[in-house]
Amino acid sequence: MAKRVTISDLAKELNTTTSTISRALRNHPSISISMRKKVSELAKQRNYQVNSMAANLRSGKSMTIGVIVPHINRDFFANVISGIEEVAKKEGYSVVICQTKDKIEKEKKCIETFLRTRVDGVLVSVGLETDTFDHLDQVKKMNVPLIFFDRVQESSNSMSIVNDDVEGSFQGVSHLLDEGYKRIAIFAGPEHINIYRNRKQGYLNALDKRGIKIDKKLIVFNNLSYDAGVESIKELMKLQNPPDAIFSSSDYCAVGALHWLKTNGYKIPEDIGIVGYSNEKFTSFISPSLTSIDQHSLEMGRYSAKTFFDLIKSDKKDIILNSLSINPKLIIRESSKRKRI
Amino acid sequence: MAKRVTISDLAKELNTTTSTISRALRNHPSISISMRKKVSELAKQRNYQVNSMAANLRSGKSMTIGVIVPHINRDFFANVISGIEEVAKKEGYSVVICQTKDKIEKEKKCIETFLRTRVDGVLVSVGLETDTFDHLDQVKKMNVPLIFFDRVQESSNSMSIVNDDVEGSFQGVSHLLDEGYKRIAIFAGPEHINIYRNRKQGYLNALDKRGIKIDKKLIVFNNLSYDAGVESIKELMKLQNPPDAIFSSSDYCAVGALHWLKTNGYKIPEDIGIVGYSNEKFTSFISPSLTSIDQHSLEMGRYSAKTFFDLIKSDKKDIILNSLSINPKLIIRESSKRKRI
DNA sequence: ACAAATTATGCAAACGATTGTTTGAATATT
DNA sequence: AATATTCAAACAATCGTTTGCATAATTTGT
Repeated sequence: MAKRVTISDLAKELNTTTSTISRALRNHPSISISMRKKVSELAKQRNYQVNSMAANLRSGKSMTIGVIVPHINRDFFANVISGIEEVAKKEGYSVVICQTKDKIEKEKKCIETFLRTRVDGVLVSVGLETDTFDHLDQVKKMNVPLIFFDRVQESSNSMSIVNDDVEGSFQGVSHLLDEGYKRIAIFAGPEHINIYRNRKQGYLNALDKRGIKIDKKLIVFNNLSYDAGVESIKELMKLQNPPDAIFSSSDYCAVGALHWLKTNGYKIPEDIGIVGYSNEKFTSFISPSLTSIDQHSLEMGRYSAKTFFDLIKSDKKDIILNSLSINPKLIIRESSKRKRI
Repeated sequence: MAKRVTISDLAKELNTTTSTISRALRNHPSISISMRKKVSELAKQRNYQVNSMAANLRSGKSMTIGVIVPHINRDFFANVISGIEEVAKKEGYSVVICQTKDKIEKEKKCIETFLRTRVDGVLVSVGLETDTFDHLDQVKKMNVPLIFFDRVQESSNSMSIVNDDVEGSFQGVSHLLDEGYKRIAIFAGPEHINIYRNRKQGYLNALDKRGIKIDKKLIVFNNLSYDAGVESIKELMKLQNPPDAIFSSSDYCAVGALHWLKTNGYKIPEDIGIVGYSNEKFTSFISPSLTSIDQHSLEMGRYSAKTFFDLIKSDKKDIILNSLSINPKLIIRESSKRKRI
């Protein structure tokens, strides 16, 4: 392994010390302008690059933030990551990514790694399985800033950047009602995850507001996958009084239902209306295109990162208050646009 | 910032030295079993966690690999990353991700960061803009293993993990011919990117093999975006002798064309057949579902990482030979299944 | 012109591990 | 009993920076 140029190589060559070089490179005011120029020129010439490992060890900061998501390859998370990376890069930070595939074991492993590598902060969206939080408490105990986005640990008093999911599904369901649908079913997710519980709540609220009685048969809990959508719609359509619209807490699950309905002769949106959640990219590609709820994922990522930087720059007094709830946006497409009856 | 427990805290408590602790924790054979047990117990009790910054500085390895992709939120890349992360994690390595959005400037920034943070290796898929390679040469000059995947720098003698894109598009186009399509157009991408050049080549080969004359009007260069697909198909259909099938080097571009065709009254696959490339998730969701070419992205990620680990474990003599070309797989869906004429 | 303030640089101790080289004790060999 | 071999642990240097403090050189104030 070829030796890389170090700060002391440069120091020798300029007949000065490492401290001067170090300061010069970082534009420390106590170094004369002329010296700074000499140093930075030599550095460029010798192709010097700071050894972050050393710098970080000494300064106690890793200039790295760890991000934990269930799935990298979901538009929503990919966009959040994108947003995080964007602002992190601007601040000179790197982003390390860890994927849990919704497994709590993997989530724990991620945390361990992050703690070992001394990331300066952890941004996390917890997995479906996650119903115990020792691993996350660890992070706080170690005094590492912990920020939740989207799927949060509610028992924690950490900051969190979330959508107003109640509002989102309220809008989605209200829209279906506006379009004249009468019996709206919901694909609901695990109750212990805030976002799914909230989405169900929004559904309930919307029906409630119009004085529509809740029919428990129309509330279907599943794991929100494509396959689950297929299975659930099958069951629903067997009811003697089947729904005329589906509000799904996930786009994937919605598409499963949509496909089953199409191949079984139902017309969408004429016979059945569908609204999904998350505004995945494919929602605009499929046919009929799927009405969905956009979560401003990129913004959420940006804001999560921004919150982290605000936090570490602050005097850690005004910690608690800048949690944020972002308003989601209903994107109306074909799957729910029925002519009014 | 609360002080974390260090190796020397443990040493003091056990009346021994840091070297013994360090070795004990790593199960070094020259430490007695009893000692190892004592140490690991205390470590657990005190909740000790190795400070990777220090360990890495001393050992000269960052236990980190840097991955550069154009877009995180493309199924293909997300899956590759997934594969990389999977095997990296198994080897105790972290994955740092950098997104270039196809901009060469961002690509350069990524490389700089990676060099500073002393990643142990760089896995990269170059951006559309990338036509100069100084920044990548830098990596090799610094003796950091560099491995290309999918979009490679061909002038380099670095290892690369790619698809056999010539074969992939050969199959795609041959399939269209088998289905009875006669005038097949291609959406081709930038010629300086290996994959797009190869995909075009496969197209040419397939036509050639059947003795079909190439019509230059049917070869359309664009940036392969959705919008480009819309624009290009518009132009193509204005020809006095328009195509009856499209082979697109990208799924996104294919969908753009597909939508335009649908909304303009063309029947797919009856009037026009379409084949895309990459097997993005949405290809199976859209209607008609899109025939595409699967690139075994997850495998590609795994293999890229595996190649890296093989490399650093070897004596660096058998470096050159394990580049790999993975055979893509044609996934036939509705958009190209025309009844034979 | 002399003490005081300012500016620029050097010194040396960290940061927290890893690792090559002793050392000392215990065990084996002859 | 004297020497050689093993085993386990200690010593000390090192990785490449950053940073508080001391110092030398220069400028300023009066």
